[in-house]
Amino acid sequence: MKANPATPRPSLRERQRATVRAEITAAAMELFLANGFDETTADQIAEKAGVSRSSFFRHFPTKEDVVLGSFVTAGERVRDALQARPPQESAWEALGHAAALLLSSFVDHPERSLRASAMLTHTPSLRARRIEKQLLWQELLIPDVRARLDHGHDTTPDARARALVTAVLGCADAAIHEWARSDGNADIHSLYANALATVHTATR
Amino acid sequence: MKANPATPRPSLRERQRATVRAEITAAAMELFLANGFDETTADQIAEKAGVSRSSFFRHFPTKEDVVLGSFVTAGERVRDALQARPPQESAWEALGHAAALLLSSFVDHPERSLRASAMLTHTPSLRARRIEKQLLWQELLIPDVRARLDHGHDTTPDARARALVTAVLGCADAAIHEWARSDGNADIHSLYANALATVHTATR
DNA sequence: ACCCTACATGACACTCAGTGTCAGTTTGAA
DNA sequence: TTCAAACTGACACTGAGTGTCATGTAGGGT
Repeated sequence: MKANPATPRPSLRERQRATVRAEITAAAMELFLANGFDETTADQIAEKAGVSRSSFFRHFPTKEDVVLGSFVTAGERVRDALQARPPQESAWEALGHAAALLLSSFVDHPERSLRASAMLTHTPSLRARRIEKQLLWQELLIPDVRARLDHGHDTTPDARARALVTAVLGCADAAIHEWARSDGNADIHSLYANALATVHTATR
Repeated sequence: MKANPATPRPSLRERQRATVRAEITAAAMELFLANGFDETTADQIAEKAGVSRSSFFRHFPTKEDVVLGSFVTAGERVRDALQARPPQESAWEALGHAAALLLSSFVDHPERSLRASAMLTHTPSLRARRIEKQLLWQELLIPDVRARLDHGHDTTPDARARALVTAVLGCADAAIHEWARSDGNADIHSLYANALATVHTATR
C-alpha cells in the first residue's frame, strides 16, 4: 500500500529512479545492438551506465527485462482498450480492435522496432521471456472476453475465452513476424487484417 | 551423414546412450517432483543417476530439456498426422484433428500428466522453454497448412498460415490448462472441442 | 587376436547470471 | 535537527552452462 494510486507523488526519489532506469536501458541497448545480447555481460552494462552491478540488478531483475520492459505495460494498455470497446460488440471484434494497439509502436518507430525484432528473433532467452510475459498478461483479458461470450452469465469456462484471446494475439504476432521478415516494407495492418480474416473464414 | 536413415543401426552404443538418458530422466523426475525443479541441482541429478555432472550436460543441454524431451517429438508427430489427413480437408479441420494428438498422453497417463503439468505451471523457466519449443515446431506445420489454404498456388503469405496454426494449438493449450485446473476430472476432448467451437462461432 | 579410430566419460577450471548480506549514504517527513 | 525508509556499492556465494584434457571403451578392419 505504499504507492497509493490516489496519491499524486512523482517526487524526487521516483524521478531519480526513472532516470537511472532510462540510463541503464540506453546503455544496455547500445551494447546489445552492437555486440549481441548474450555477448553483453551485466558488468559491461553497469559500467557503461555508471552504476554498480548490484544496482543494475536492483533496477532490472534480469537482463531480459531491460529489453522487455515495454512489453509489460502493453498488456494493461490492451486490456484498457478492450474494456473501452462498446459492450454490445462481439468478443472477436472487440479483441481484434484492442489488439491492433500492439502494432502501433512498429508503425511509429520502424527502424528501432526492426532492430529490436531482429535481436529478439535471434536470442532464444529473449524469445522465451517475451512469450512468458505475454502469456501472463493474456490473463488480464480473460474476464472481459468471458463477459462478452456469455453476456454476463458467468458460465463460460475459461478455456473458451483463453482460446479466443490466443487466436487473436496469434494473429498480431504473425503479422509482426511477417512484417519484420519483409524488412518493414509490408503494411503491418494489412497483414494483421489478413491473418484475422484467415482465421475467420477458415473456421467458416 | 553419419546417421543415415536408410541404415538400420540400433547398435549397442546407441542403446547404451538411450539407457543412460532414461536413467537420468528417471532420477531427475523423481527429484523434481519431490523437491521442485529450481531446488534440484544438476549435481544432485548426476549423483542419483550415477553419472558425472559433465555427462549429464552431455546428454541434456539444459535441465529443462530433461522435462521437455517429449515435447520435441510431439511436433513431428502432429506434422505427420496433419500430412496424413485427406488433402481435400480444410486447413482448419485437418489441423483440429491433427492437434488432438497432443491430448492423448493426458488421457493415457492422467496422474503423471497432472504432476508434470503442475510442475510446469509453477516453474517459469520451464513454461518459457516449453513455449519456445512449441513455437519452433509450429513452423513444421506451416507448409502443409499453406498448401491447404491456397490449394497449391504458393501465394498465401506465411502470416496467415501461422495465425491459423496458433489459433488451433491455442485451443489445445487452453483445453489442457483447463483440464489441469479441474484436477483431471473434466473431459479434455470436450474442452478442446468446446474451445475450437468458440473460435469457430466467435468469428461467425 | 590385434590395432586403431571414433566416441563416451570424469575431472577440472572457468565465465557469468542471479541472490543475499552488510555497512555507509541520501531523502523526506516529523 | 532527528530519524526511519530507501538507495547504494562492495563482497561473497550458489548454480548453470562451456570448454579442455587425459583416459577409457566399443566395434570395424586387418
